[in-house]
Amino acid sequence: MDVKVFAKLVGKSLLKNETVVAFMKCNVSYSGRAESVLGEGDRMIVIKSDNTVLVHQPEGNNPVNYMKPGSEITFEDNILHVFNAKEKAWLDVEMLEVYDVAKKKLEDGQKLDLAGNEKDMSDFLRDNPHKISSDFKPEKREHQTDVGFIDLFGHDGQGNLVVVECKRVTASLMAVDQLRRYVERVKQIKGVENVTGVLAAPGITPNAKEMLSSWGFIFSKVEPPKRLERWQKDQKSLAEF
Amino acid sequence: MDVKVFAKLVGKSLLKNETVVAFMKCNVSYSGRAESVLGEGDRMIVIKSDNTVLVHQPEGNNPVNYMKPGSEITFEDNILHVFNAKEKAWLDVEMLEVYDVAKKKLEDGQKLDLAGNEKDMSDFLRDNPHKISSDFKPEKREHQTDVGFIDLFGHDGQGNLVVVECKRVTASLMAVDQLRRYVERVKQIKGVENVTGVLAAPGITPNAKEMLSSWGFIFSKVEPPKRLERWQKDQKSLAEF
DNA sequence: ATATAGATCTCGTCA
DNA sequence: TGACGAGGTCTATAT
Repeated sequence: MDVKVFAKLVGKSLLKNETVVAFMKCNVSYSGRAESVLGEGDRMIVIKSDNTVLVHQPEGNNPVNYMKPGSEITFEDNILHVFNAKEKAWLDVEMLEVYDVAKKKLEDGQKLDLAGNEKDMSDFLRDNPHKISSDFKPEKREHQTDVGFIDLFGHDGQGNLVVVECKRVTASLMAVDQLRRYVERVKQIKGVENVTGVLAAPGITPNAKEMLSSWGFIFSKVEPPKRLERWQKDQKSLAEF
Repeated sequence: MDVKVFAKLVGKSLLKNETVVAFMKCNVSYSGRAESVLGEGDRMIVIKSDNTVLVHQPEGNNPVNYMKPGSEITFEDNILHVFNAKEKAWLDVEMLEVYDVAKKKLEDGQKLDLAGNEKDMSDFLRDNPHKISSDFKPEKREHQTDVGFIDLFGHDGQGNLVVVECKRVTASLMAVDQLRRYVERVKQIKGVENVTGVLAAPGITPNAKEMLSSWGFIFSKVEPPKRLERWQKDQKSLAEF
């Protein structure tokens, strides 16, 4: 397809809220929070109806270049200019040959329903405190407070305060850093010393475990729960690997 | 397009290393590290030549669902099954109507050249140590060693060891956590107490600054350098916003 | 394969 | 709007 024809097509499509995808040979350059150049090659360019632009190479999960929603899209000769004032960024696609184009106005009012995130995990632990310890009494599941963004907060049978940090994947050194910071904040704000730190996760790396122990904190092995029960059957068959 | 025709087209395209994109009305379900369902709506489905699968809604930067490279792609009636044994994950796309399809074998041997990342920043500080302090002497830019992944390590005129952590964006509490952990490791391993921690970043959040000070560490305002000098002119015009 | 940390991270949420 | 932390994070690198 002729590049000028493509430019007109994109202009019309954007007015009609269509999403456009094109296969083309191109050079790409970007400047914004960082800078990049990408030499001549074949890519898939996506222009969404919210003026998101994606540049995909033939392999890999992620776009090699992108511009966020709300960008301005213009054409100048064979250059596709994408500009985002808020991000102070621009992307230029030098179009050498447009192979094929497809477009469609997509009607989609649905939102993804996802289960198994960290919130599901701390909800589960609040309702099943024995997973932490036999005498753990949860008090609050909180997000932002003056003591930080603690996942789960409570106390034990001896009156010690307990701070629980949840991770849905193997806990790393950074998770221990985070727990340590929360425990120190609680000690500071509550003016007490007997605060127990608990890291709840399906696993922990060796160095993180060592650091956890050195701070007197406790690891609690907990799997992230899966709320969408209808998938349990399928999960079981997957577990047979 | 008929769904069965689409299935055959995809099968043939994958054999030819083509990338396929389709606009369709569909339901999507996923199970793997988490689980999700997405009700009926119009989406763009991308099947790359490395068997990456992306599901894009008409708005937003990121795919609403995806499967990593190396997945198995099969069809059963009007269901597109994507399965990844390594990830123990599957994705089902119930195809209700295929509106349009485009495909192309993309030839691309190029790699992105990107400037302004954290490595560029620590390289710059090694070559311009006065940006840290007048008497800073860099010794090593190291990645993994026995003292951790320290960005830049050196000493000052008084013989104090200096640990520099670089951040290309505003430094947060987590950056201070990281620096603190590195400084403590250096103290431990070198058996000395006089270790200075420096956080080099274009900015720092108020809480992070307070925590940094409380640990006796120093903030050094440094912008991430832009190595691709050909863009400096454009950067200047962008800076005029 | 695991561990570690960066990323043009993106995204949601809350003060 | 900034701050903070999660993410099906993903990706690169080193062990």
